Amino acid sequence: MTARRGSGPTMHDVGKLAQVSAMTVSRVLKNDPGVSEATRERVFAAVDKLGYRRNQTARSLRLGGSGMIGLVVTNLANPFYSRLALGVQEVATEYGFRMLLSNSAEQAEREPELIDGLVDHQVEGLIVVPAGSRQQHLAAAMRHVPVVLAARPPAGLDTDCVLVEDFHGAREATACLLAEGHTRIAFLGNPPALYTGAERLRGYWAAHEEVGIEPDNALIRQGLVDAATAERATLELLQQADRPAALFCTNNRISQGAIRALYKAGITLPLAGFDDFDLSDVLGLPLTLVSYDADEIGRQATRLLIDRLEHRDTAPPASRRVTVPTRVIRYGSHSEHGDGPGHPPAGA
Amino acid sequence: MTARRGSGPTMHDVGKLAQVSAMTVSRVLKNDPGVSEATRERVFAAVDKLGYRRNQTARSLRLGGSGMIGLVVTNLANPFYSRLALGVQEVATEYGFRMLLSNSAEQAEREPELIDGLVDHQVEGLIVVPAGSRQQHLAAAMRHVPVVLAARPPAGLDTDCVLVEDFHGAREATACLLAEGHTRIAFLGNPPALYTGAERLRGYWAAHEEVGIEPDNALIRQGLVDAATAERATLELLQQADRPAALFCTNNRISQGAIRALYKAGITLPLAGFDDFDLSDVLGLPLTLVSYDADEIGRQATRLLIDRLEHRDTAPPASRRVTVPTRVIRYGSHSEHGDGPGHPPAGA
DNA sequence: CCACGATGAGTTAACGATAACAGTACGTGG
DNA sequence: CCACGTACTGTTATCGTTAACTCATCGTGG
Repeated sequence: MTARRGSGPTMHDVGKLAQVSAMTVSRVLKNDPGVSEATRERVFAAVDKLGYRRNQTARSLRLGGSGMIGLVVTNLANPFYSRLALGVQEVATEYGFRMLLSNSAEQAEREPELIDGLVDHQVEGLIVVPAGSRQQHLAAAMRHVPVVLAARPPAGLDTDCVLVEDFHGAREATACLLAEGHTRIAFLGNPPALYTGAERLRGYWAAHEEVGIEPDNALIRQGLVDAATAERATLELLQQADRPAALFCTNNRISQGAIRALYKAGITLPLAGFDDFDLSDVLGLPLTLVSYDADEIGRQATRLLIDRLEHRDTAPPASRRVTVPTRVIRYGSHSEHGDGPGHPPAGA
Repeated sequence: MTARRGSGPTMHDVGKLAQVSAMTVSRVLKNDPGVSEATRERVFAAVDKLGYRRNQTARSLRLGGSGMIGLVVTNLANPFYSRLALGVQEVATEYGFRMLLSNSAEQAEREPELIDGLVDHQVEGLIVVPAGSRQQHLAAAMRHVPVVLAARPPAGLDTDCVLVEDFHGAREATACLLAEGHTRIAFLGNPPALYTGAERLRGYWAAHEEVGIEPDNALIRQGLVDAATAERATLELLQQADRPAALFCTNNRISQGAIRALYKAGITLPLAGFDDFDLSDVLGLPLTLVSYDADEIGRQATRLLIDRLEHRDTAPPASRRVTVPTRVIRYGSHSEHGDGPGHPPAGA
């Protein structure tokens, strides 16, 4: 039953069966008005009988435009990026586009070939979460199709992007901890070379300055890349003589590593961090999380992209920068602070 | 800078610049031996200068085979499916295929059009996690390309599939709880119309029979579709006069809902369930989780598919069924059982 | 000195669909 | 009765690439 290479029937085959030319078949399928009802029915019957489907590849070639947009994310296993992908797909579908997805696995060196591959497949536009700080290959891609960056801004590139309120969110969450009287807040961050890492550190720092406190450099750990490295860094901090009174984590994986370290050490500390995550509400820890809608980043990025596609001819407006808002969510009791067994279940 | 519709330079343009025909450009890019070194260099120079990239759409049309495979999942936001997608991508890339991804959002009625769309885009094969029990549309797709099912078996279809050891895993996890002396184990399951729901219930039941216990029907809740419905069902069970002594959940979302209910009720019960999830190890609950490698499902499915693609011509072997093994993981203390505050931190 | 193979490069046609153009058949009004 | 519009359908050429074929040039051996 499985068709062989080069696959199924063509319009010509359908036409032969319906005793018309391929052109008439094309017209029927395009809902062109100038076809008699009798012919139309014969064609549809033939289409059904043969299980015919239009060859989108041939249409793309003839009509220009593949109906596909490319998405490159750094780590699809992270719920953040899978939600972003869903947002992209949602809007893309709405406008009749399909999504070709690549995962760079956070390996910046693989990104250029992924992008070239997508361009080769004639995607009409690209949405990219850039893995590294070098973005020269993106400039190359922009010679072919419009590119929108997500979650990280362009570096030396003139293109649209969608960002989170990194600075503001970090500042606000840190301020919450400071307002509760915690002055020794450790900072657990991803590599500062990444925009989000740098911005969120800036927010952490700004919150301290606003209350006239200078952060202790001994409490700042950067360059953490996953939950495991974050866990190790946290354990080190906890074993220091002058232990931090609270933690600030720049993303969900780092928060999870820190939480694991706290759990293993049998210590409860207030923790603030970027990204909400599953079950954060049932940990019984005093959490202050900067939450935002990852889907929305994908949706906005796709809208920016499609807007450019629909105005290909007109002079492109200046590159735009859209920001997705954050809001702070708090879980667990925030009255107590210091050590002690955690997980006080809320009232039944 | 952004190119207009119909986009970039063609082989003809490259040829003009390099003072050769398009055919020679094609030969150079294909690494055909019969081209002089001088010509080869001129062509490469022209390619670089123009930023030329081969049009994969035109190649697909000419050569047959788009180099793409389609993946349809039910919910990309579930880490299970995003990992599955990563597994697909990994093997697909290895064999030079790209992945066109669609998300059915668990709406079975949308699935046919998603699949048709992928077929239209000339995917060479499909990997599908079917959303519903009706699979007639898959038979239609199989007229065009080979189809491999993932996580759920074919119903009235002759095609390859990759499954998890649903029955075995459920039986084993339930048996763990029973071995500890819990006899009243609640069952919280997804709709029984789904294969996984039915199989896992069967495993739960079989484990009871093996120790000569008949499950109490009053403790069985099926048809749960997400964490919220699972949470409500669990709260109901907990308020029953004859409360369950342990819980069995058929997937990660249901486990999470149940855990949320336990937390809100201030009750700790042993919980068994399918799928491991982030932070399961730090909840301090006695958990018995059936874990397996979702990536591996994707990898195996892709291998089955590509195997068929590479043997398109030869008589297809009978449809194959591959099973991915499960293993039971246990977290938290399993000595105590009954009520009481949870989260006893492990030693530092 | 010429036939012939090797070498390098161009021409033609086709993949499948479709825009643009070109009929053909019919009816209507002058 | 014929010019002309209307309704329907067929032909041709094209999108960008490439398999298969053709063609020109050069060197070599009989």
